[in-house]
Amino acid sequence: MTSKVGVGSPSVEEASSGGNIRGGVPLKKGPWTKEEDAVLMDYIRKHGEGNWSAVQKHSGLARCGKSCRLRWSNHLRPDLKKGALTLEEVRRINELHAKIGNKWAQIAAKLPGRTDNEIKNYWNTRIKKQQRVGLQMYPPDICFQAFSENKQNKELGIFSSANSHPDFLPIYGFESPTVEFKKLEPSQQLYPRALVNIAASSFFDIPATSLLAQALSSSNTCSGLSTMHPSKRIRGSESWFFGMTDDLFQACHQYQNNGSLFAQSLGFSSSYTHNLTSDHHPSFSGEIPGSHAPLNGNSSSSEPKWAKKLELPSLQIRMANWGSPSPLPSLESFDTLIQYPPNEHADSGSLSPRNSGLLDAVLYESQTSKASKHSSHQETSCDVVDDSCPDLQETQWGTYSNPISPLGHSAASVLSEYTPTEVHWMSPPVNSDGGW
DNA sequence: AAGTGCATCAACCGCAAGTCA
DNA sequence: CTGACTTGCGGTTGATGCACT
Repeated sequence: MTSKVGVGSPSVEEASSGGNIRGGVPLKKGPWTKEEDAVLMDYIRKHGEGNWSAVQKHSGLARCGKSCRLRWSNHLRPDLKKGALTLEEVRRINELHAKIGNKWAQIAAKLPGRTDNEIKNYWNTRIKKQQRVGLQMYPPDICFQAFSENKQNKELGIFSSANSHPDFLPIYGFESPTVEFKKLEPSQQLYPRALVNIAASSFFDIPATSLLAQALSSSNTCSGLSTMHPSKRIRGSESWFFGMTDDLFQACHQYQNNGSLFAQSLGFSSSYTHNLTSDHHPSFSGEIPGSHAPLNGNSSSSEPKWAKKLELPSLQIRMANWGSPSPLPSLESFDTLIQYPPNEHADSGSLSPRNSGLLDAVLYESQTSKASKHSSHQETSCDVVDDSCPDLQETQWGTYSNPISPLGHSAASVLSEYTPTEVHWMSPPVNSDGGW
């Protein structure tokens, strides 16, 4: 960000006024100038890295050793990798963060050429903002990975840091859709719903260009379930459709010639089918079964407020316009499809477990299930887009009194007891290094 | 075109651990 | 053993640029 560094800018000079005094010379603060960089690089070239207090004393720079070290390690080091994080790096960051938490230096150590500051900034801006809007922090497979490791560690009597990591704890403020768990059949065709889930996923914020390239080349698919409220969608997020990998495109291809099946899989009435295979953005005349929100595409008056902002991110546009003779359903249609109806809980800010991310929904289901073992099994059969089980929601709500996600003691059992079917975590077998 | 809000990132601050005399 | 000093880390802040209205 050298452009931001104004050489000899007044602000920089002013910044020195409050700094420490070095032998009567006030230490400078604020952005580094090119001249300062040159002096520092020259000094390190001659004397090597380290002994930063000596750098301060002997280089002639009016900078504290700390500042010199930071400047060197974050910007001047020759082995630094410039440019945006790659998809692989992002994946690695998520994976490592799921395991060790905010240990930026340790994470950076495993990403050659990247600095802790860079990773920290990345996490704080792109990832945590997703947490703010109610998305889960990690891709599902990484959650699973962390959990399975946790389980293993637990069996070995090792306490994983991921257990207590705050980012695995509940994220309040949004409602997780009700999910149904039953045994997952491997042969089951999961793509359509997964497609919706993927459309709702936004785990990373990656430049659309690299994303697009990765989407074409990746053989792994990541899906998840978004609980992001449409009105709070990240403005201009290019990553919104992250996860649109070739598996997904295959799924689209598989379904694009069978709109009826596709629509059924999505749970829409046939009136929607036509739109799925048309060039145009769909105008809904049907409604989502179980949803009380009518989907009327032509009326702003009938349009729910939460559906107002449905801009198609640039990436979606590009993907939607992918040169296919038989166009896929507009991705905007997926955008629309996954809009959940507004819920009275959504803005309540209540400390509900359902307000958290997917992970917590799983845990919540586990807890409530145990608490209500005698209740009917069908009680839990609410669909992702189905909010028609108010009784269940409310009763389970009451049983969940602990606002802290019980990962430490129940995650393993949760995963052993339940396999999501409605929330299809479509990760194919994770590759050897945990890729997704 | 101007104003406003948001995203990004460099840099600072405080604290803790390590080292050494 | 202790205190001073150094180094490293993580959290936070502030400046800047961009997008949106």
